[in-house]
Amino acid sequence: MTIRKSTEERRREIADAAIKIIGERGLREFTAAHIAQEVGIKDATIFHHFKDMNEIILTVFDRLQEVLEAAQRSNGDPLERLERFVLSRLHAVTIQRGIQSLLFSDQITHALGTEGPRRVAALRNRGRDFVRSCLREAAEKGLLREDIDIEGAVILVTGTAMGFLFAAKDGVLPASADEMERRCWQTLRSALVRRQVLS
Amino acid sequence: MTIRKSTEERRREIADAAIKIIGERGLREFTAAHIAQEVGIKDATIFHHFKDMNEIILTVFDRLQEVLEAAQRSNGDPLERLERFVLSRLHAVTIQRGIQSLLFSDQITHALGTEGPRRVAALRNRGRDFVRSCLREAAEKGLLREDIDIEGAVILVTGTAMGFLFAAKDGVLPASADEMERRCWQTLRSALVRRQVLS
Amino acid sequence: MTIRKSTEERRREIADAAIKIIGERGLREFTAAHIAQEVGIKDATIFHHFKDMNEIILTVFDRLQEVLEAAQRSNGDPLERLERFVLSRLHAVTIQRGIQSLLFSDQITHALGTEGPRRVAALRNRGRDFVRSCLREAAEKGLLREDIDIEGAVILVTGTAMGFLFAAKDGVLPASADEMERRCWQTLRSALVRRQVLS
Amino acid sequence: MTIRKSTEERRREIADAAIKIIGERGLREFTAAHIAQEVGIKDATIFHHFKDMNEIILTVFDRLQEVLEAAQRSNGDPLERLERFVLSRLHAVTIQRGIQSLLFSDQITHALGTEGPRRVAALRNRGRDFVRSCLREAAEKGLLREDIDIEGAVILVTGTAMGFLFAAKDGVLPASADEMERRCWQTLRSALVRRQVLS
DNA sequence: CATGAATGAGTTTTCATTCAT
DNA sequence: CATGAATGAAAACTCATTCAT
Repeated sequence: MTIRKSTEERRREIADAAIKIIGERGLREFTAAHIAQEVGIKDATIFHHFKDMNEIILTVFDRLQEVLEAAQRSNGDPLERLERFVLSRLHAVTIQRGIQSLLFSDQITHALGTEGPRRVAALRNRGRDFVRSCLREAAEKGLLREDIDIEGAVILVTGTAMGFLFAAKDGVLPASADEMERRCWQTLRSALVRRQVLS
Repeated sequence: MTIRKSTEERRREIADAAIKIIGERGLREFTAAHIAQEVGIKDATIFHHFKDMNEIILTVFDRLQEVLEAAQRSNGDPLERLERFVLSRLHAVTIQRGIQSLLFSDQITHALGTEGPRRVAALRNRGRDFVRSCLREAAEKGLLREDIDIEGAVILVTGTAMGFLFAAKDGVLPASADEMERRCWQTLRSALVRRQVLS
Repeated sequence: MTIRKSTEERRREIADAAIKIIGERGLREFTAAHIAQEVGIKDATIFHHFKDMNEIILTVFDRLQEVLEAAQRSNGDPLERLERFVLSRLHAVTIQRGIQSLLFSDQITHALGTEGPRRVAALRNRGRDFVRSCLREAAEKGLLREDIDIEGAVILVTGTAMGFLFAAKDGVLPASADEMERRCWQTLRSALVRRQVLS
Repeated sequence: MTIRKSTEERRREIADAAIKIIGERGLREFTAAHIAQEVGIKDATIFHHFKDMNEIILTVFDRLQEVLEAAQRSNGDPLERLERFVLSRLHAVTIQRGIQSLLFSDQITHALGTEGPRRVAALRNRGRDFVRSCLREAAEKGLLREDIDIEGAVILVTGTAMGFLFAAKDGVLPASADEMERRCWQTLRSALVRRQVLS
């Protein structure tokens, strides 16, 4: 009955299972036994592929970072980049949504000692940096309203992304995801950009 | 060496310690042993004051609810109520900040099972409801820009509050808390309200 | 709300509660907390009246001994004494039945170390001695059948008493207790005594 | 130092140790730690082989049932079957004696709740049923004295078996086990069967 | 006499991890 | 590569018992 797979394949399966469990069932079920069950292998096998549980978490972080970077690697008009950033938070398919919610799970990270919290904070900061640079560029290009305070706007934008994610998680989006994406971004956009630009 | 205190006092101490630990060190350290150490008593004593760990969590939830409700019980101009709501997320003193971050810890499940996440989600929803009603009232009074989409704005406002909280948590506020409060609220406000109202 | 009673009264209440609990709910519930609850006092109060749990057990043993001795203190015709001995096992009212079943709860006693088992065994032996002496006397008086082996008969009689007790406990007496007493003793009696004596 | 054995072997060892401990040292010592020590493994290993303590108890019950059923599965002359039933109570080797004494330990409740006592009572009843059917058959065949009351005799026989067991346990058999078996059964037999049959 | 507070020593279990197969 | 067996360490309770009030 034993199915043998290459290490790479197994590592991916295990990391996926870990993400799924943390996302859906919470940290308390992030255990070797649960992950193994999800993958369909035995606990001991996990440690054949990962040194220890921390290595799994670290791998999950790497994955999170990839996902986030993809959303931030877009190019083009700064406002379009912002748009893509905000929408990526909602657009994400299940596993991506799960992984993104890790951004606000400072809890996981504590298993790693102080390094964990630092790493999630760093990831959040990369988001802020990205937003800040988009906004700066937009401001320089005269796209934003003059009275906009960049730092305040950074919080506004990143926060809106968070608000999105949690509203979706809580299942309280008052319309279809697509529809809400549009309305929400519209609100955010019209809040920041020059009137005439909107036309 | 044994210091004897009244049950009420101890219960408060224990709940405070629990909040502090969850906030600062994560759910993984939310254990009887850690809490006891924080309070300066022995593990067994905890169970003299609380039936089990769940009772502690429930108590913490009650406390969270109180804090949130206080922030939402304000009256007056809808915009002022919104302002107080947003600012309360940052203004909070250490223990309140710690407790508020629980709002985004869906992990608190423990033996509460699905009850835990459901309860946090419910608390988040109360926040959304509060914001929505403020916005509606403001809209009716003609205080908001006409093109504002209420549902989008709800996400904007609640999200901004989250953005605030996490920025503060991550220690990346680019100015003093007071200063940032002001700038951030200003941005949010000017994003939503009628131009002429601003003058 | 605190009701104060004399030590003697409380000791009796506590011992009664202990017997009741062991009899009805088993050793696993023979704890200070359960006993206290049964009596309607707090745990700590128990240790105001008894040095420790062992003292309670010892007291219970004393009580058991009293009950047993009463059944063995009867006088008269040896066969009548035997009859009373056997019947006492069934006749006992609730509390006595409960206490008698302790005779076969070697389990309690282990809390006392080796002394416990020795004590119950001793109590059982007193029963055997009593039966043996009755039988000897009956034999000397020519009341028993000649082929009766006294030692075998001792086991027969004491065993029947046990059989009685457990049948009653299991609620499988096929007739009223009184009726069964009679039939059972009749059987035992006719098994041991001379034919002509029966007439 | 670690000795590795197959699960089946370990399960047997653990169950045996459990029986031995309950039999010799009482329920109070029926703990994972004690059992593990007896087997020569660590506590945690027990839970590798048994889900929880209840599973151990249930296994012990199964074992008890097997032993009892073996003693009741004999065939042949009803009186011979009765003889084997009674003697099995004494003949048993250490572990069997230990297990049989569980029959009179209503204490085994643990988390089994009411289930435990009910199960022991059921086992006792099976014994009674067996004896009753032997006696009925013997009566129909005209082997018993006419004045024998079957229900009374059931108690007599099952009781004698109990008497046997406890006398052996208490170490007060006045002769060798074999010798006492013979004498005791003789007494019981002559008490029940027709005179002429004895010849 | 009665009790609330406190605790040391268990007790059952869970979990990550190691190792032999 | 995969897994069953084994375990140390921790976690959540429980319990008898002590002490101050």
